[in-house]
Amino acid sequence: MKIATFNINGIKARIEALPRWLAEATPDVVCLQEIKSQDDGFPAQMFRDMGYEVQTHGQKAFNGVALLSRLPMTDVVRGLPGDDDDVQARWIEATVTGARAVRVCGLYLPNGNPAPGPKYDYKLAWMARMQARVKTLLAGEMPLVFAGDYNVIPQAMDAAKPGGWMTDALYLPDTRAAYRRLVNLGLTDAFRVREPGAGHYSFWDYQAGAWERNNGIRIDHLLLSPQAADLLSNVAIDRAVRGGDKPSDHVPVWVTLDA
DNA sequence: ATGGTCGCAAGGCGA
Repeated sequence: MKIATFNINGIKARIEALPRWLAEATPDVVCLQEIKSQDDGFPAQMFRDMGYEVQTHGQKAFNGVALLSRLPMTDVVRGLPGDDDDVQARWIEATVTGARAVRVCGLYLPNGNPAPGPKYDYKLAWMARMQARVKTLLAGEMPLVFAGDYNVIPQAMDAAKPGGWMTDALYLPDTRAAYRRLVNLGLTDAFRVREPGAGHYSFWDYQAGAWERNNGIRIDHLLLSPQAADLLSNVAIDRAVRGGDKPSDHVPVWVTLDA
């Protein structure tokens, strides 16, 4: 089972690049972030025609997440539990069944800038809510995949120029500590199982020639529960997508599980 | 360097 995460930065702007990548990468499951569309504005039929079931959790203009799956999806949950007043569409989960049943959670963690401030407070509160949700799901002992745009640079090696991120919400000590608390629940950063070295990124800003200078950061992650980590077979970042026509500022990251 | 470049949606916010 090939499971990918891809922050597409607007479905309307990626209406050609996303199907192009799907056709060549042929993932079984895709967690999309920043669809920037309401549910009824998402071109679900286009993806159904490519063999995917579609589940969306959209929002007008901002945020919005979706799941695409070539395998049956059941028990869909929209929205991160823990705050009924939160109107931002940043979380969707479903059980995907191939040879094994896997619970896939797609997430778009808040950016949090500027920090300090209310947006940063929201980011940390959201991470605490995610911590609680992960704990609840871990108790179910099903293989779990938490895939998405975490807006977290876990370590200095995950940025080309870590010095430039010192006061940024993606890299502040409180951000990295909250991310470590998630990992310390027993989750595995799938990418780091295969690649312990520096120089691997998933995002390059549109500004200041970041892509041309390879001034990137690794902020799109797949965290695996122990039962999912035991099934891990392969993982990669589809870096070349950033150099394609009309690209997102993020590229896909994926794992294959023996499931 | 308070810039720079995108996307959404139709002005300014978010990243």
